[in-house]
Amino acid sequence: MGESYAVPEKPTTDGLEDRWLTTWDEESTYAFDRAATRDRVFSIDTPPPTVSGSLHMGHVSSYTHADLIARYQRMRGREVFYPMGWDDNGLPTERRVENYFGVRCDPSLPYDPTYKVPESPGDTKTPISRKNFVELCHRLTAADEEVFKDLWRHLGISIDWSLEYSTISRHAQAISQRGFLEMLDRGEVYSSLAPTLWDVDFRTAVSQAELEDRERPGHFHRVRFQRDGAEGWIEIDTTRPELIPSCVALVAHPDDPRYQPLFGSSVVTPLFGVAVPVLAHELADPDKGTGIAMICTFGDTTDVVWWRELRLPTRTLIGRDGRFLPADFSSDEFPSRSPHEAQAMYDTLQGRTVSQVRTAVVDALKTSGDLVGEPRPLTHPVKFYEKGERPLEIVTSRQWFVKTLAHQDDLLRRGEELTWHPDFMRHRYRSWVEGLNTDWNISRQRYFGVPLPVWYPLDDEGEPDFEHPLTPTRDQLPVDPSSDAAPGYDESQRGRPGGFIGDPDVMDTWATSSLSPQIAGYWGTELFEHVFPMDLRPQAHEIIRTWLFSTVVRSHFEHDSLPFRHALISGWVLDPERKKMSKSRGNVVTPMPLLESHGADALRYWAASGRPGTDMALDEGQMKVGRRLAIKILNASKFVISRLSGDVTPADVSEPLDRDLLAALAGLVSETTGSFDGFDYARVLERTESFFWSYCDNYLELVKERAYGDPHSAPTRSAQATLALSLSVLQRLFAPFMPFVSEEVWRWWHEGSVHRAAWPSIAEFEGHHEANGSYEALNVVLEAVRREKSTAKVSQRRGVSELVVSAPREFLDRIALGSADLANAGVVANLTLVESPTEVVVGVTLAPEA
RNA sequence: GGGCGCUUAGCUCAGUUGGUUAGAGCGCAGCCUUCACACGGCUGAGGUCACAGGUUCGAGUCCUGUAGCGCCCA
Repeated sequence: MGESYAVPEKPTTDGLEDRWLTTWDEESTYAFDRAATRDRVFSIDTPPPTVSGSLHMGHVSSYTHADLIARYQRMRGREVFYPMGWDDNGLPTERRVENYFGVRCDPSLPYDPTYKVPESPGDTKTPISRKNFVELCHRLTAADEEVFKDLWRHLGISIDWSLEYSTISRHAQAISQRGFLEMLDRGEVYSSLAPTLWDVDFRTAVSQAELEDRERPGHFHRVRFQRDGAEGWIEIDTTRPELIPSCVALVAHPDDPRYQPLFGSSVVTPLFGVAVPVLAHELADPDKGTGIAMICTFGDTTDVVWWRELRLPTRTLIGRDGRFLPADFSSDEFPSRSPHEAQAMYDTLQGRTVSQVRTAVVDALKTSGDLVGEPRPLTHPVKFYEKGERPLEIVTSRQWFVKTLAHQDDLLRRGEELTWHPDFMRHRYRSWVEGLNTDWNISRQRYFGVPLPVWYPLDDEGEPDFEHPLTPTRDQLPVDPSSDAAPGYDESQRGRPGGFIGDPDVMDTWATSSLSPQIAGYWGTELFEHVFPMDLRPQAHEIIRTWLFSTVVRSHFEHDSLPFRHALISGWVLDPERKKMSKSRGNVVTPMPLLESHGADALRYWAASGRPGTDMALDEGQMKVGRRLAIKILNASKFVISRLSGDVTPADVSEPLDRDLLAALAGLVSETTGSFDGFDYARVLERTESFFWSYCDNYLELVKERAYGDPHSAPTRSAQATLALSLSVLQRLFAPFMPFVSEEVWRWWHEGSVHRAAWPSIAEFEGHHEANGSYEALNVVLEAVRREKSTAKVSQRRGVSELVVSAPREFLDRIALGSADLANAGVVANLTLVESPTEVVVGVTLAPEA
């Protein structure tokens, strides 16, 4: 029988990847059975990576972790729904296209069907039409997606590629628009003209989830305001003196005795002469500066709260481009006491940037004497768009919001309902939801995204009626309101009084990717019922507040359920010095060269050592260890398989040592199965590897001689049966981690893929296992013999003339169960067992050199 | 300011409900060409488990506090 197996003379890891990738494609090893009902399915809500970002080792680690679970569940007999999506819509793609081709989108330009991109991007960005721009976005993301796909394939990620999707595809757009319309019908989204966080460079609104605080140097300026109708001044501290012309009030804490007498009185703004009231509000911090602050429309989010709660007027000055807008200081909006001076002052500021205006205003305050003392330097947190370079401003604009605030408690409960791996990651979610302070703004004033599927009717004056948006029917989706006419209207009515306009905005990319289960699972078809809610959401921890949160929101609204049962959160990959990898540090390591030099199994081995939620350092040493393990698996498999000479079954296992080895292996199987069920893949690998190494060093050495024996003798049959069963089990335990080498060695003696073989179970041992302690006891003595030979600096093949084991009776009994094997493995001529009440002592007398 | 995680050998990390003398790999040192494996194997040295208290017969493990590092939220 042994001869019939195709074991190569000299096993090698070379070429394994190409061979098995091809075979898996041909055999559709990872194809999902769409007919499988929900109870047989294990579904994975795979993260769609931002394809315009760079590939990094974090991808290798995180996607490997998910794949380990996928492969395990597949071997457990589940139909694994493992799709792959690409997040290609949105700002990252736009920015990459702008830089890559040297263009920018100007929606006012007409489409140029003959447009050709320049050979190399110039210094200034060429304006092109929206349609030309979007075409370039598609072109570049298609190329980027191939690069990502290539990496996943070579890593052995067991995706069913027929389930590939992208977030800008027509399918994803239709799902995304449908999701929006369903929310609109249920009143879960609304549009409103409101102060909104705004990036002046990207010229778009951003949501709370996209904010980040950055410590920035600034100055506290003490500025005096003349009291109105009374003597004296009130001094305030501000980091944003440029906003004095938009000041609408001063505010202090209601309990602050210093300012209580002033509440209800007025002051006049310096330089601009506008009278503003002095008001009380709890959010004013008595310990900050002078304890009284100016409220401007708008300097920060606290200003927005004050403005709303104190019902203050709006004096908007900062435009969408971050420059100061025109203002009329003789108007009701800016009621100056000295309009000519104010206007003269303001005319020097209009059209300039925030930082330019700040400098000019500070100079003017110095001249007028309204700046008290010198500006004091400080470092303070400033809100930025996470991808932005200048501080966010607050701009009043019309936006679409999802009502998250009204459902905060429900969303907190959803977080508790979810099983987190590791559990402590649930805190990230909870603190985020607890800290929500605005509804989720989903509209973006950008181009490469899913259009908001609404139009607005225009009245006789040509003014849009935002309260009564026009919507498409579901079967019309996807629509583009900027080129498709509103239902019931003709394209010629676009922009005309009595006609319509399309909403010009696109959705936030999270508004689409929050529907990844619906997109991948084809919401609305039977497939969706087979895969939803998903079993597993694997993802990185930095997108808990974006992707995970938003997916929970959508599923809660749409399906009144969690979108997935388990969240597997991966940590970061740090550089070998445990520093965070970043482009600015220049320490980013790209995966492909490592994949080529160490091999996929080796990279996966390294990745699998990273426990859920734990950051891990990039460690090429671990990859080399992984490669060595792969080679060991090849050689051990070759040895075992080539010794199998008969049709043995577990019923042939008769020798005590063999029964004990199988008992230990059965323990490994039940332990690793439990660990995998708890998503603790790292422990599975660690235990399996540790067992395997002892198996090679000790068990294979112990039974080597016996396995060579007469194929009809019971001891030999027992050895071969144990070798066959144990190797089969070990190969399958390794399969999720090292899919290439495991497939190679499995196919030497099996038809079909190891990746569709059954995960090992205790039942396979058919009761032919029995813990009797012989394996461990024999290992102790065998190791002592090796130690003696190593210390004596002789070959391990050197004979032992006398081996004396002194030990308690129980230990000697265990040795006796396998003394012949021990003698063979240690090349022992005479073995003597001496009962001794104390510890185990092994006496070795080496034979003379042969 | 609130919260979470981490701190164990030179390095990277295990250590499951508290239980003999704290483990692995890498690296280091020594040895072995051995008929599965030199893209190897064997053997060895190496730790006051961050610090200070406490609970306990017994603490790397539980409790309290401190420090350092990292992160989340405000």
